[in-house]
Amino acid sequence: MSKCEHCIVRQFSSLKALNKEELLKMAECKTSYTIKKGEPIFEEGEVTNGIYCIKEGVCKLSKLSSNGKDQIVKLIKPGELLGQRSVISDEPANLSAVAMEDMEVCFIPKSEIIQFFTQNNNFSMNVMKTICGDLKDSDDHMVDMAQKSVKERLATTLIYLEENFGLESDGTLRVQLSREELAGMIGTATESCIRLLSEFNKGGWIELVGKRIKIVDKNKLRRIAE
Amino acid sequence: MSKCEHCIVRQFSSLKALNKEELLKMAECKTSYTIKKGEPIFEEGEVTNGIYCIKEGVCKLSKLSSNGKDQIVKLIKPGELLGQRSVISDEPANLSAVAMEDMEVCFIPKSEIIQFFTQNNNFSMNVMKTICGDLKDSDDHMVDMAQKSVKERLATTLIYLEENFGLESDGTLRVQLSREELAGMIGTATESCIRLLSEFNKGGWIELVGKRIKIVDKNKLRRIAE
DNA sequence: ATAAATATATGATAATTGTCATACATTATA
DNA sequence: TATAATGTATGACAATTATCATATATTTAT
Repeated sequence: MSKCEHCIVRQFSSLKALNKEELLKMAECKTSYTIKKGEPIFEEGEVTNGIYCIKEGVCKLSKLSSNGKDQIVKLIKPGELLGQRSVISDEPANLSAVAMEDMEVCFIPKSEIIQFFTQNNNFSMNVMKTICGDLKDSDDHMVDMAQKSVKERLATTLIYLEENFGLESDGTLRVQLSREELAGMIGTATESCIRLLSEFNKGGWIELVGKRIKIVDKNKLRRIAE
Repeated sequence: MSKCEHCIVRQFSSLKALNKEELLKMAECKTSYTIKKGEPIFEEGEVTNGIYCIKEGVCKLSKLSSNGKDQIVKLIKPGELLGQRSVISDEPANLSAVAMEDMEVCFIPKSEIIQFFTQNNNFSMNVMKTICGDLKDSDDHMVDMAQKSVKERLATTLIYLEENFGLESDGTLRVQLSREELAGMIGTATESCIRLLSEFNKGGWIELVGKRIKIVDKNKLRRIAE
């Protein structure tokens, strides 16, 4: 059993507020998992009974729409926590979490989290602030979906991916999304997404390296995104 | 100065967790306002320094999109609190709040709220649950905006308005939205909204009574909304 | 009460986006 | 390594939605 004390990603989440004693307690009750690319961590509607701390790998949070398409609500990277809302609301997961790369995650049981909540005010304040940040992001995202064109949303999303998940050594976006997934992020048909990528490519704002994407003219994208 | 103790709307929000003593304290530091239809309670980007408890009247929470249109994110009714996110995140308001009817609201200073937070665990848990509920709503709303057609969104919104804000004695929707505001809720051009209302009217699913709207065939609307 | 301003309604048309078909490339599997 | 399955790409076309023009109704201000 690895020690939470020595885990670096802890510093990036609300868990940074936990003291040595609490970390030892957590190390004892946590479970570590390896999750393969494409596998779910949990699914929409599932009772989760705890939170997940992402140690390695990126995953997508998505929701199945009534039209049968998967809308990707956000991407989660190492250091972030998953499933806090469900624990607090005492409700099943509202979103599915699926690994986009091989992942390492730790599961911390609900009972433990609830204890930290009541014991450690700093921790609960951190969680609250995170959720408030998520709410702001979600509201903003919603406005973009309602008011921006697909082209604007694609440009917005490409910039978001670069700024939040970085680049490979060859300059392409580090997170590897299929065209279908990218379409699921911007909320459009896969073909429309591909067509716009071609258009951006022809215009010279991006470069398509196989299925990878390189941003060539970020300022142009910014202007398209508004 | 009216007594918070005797205020009924308190029962509908996180404030129900406050005890007699806390309510007396709150009554002393709160400020009551009357806000006329069309006037703002606060604007996007404004530092609010407290929360608002809605005693009477409905208001809209909206955000100005980069295309110049106002997207209505949600409607707030008596008993709900406003500005909790900003207080917790210690950030300016992300949304504007504008009265859609004449309103009565009470302002409770941030310092007071923070105190209740640290003193009263039930209260802070209630606030957290409310914000978690808002986050779920916002995520769901976002998926609808991304995946549903304008027609589906209009049907969804009409049902939402009926179920959450009720009807006048003549059977029309109680909240009086202009066509522009309704378009701002569903995220479309005002003309498109009007055109679809006409279509629904001709189809016999709704009836247009002047600028008021009466739902005639809710099941049909439900089927359109999916 | 009347004029001006604003809101609602509808037509005409253009732009955007989705759907279906098909071709080609890449990846997985026998 | 052949074959199937899947992912990417593009054309053709249809459906949806936005924009602009204009008419009419309603509200506001003088």
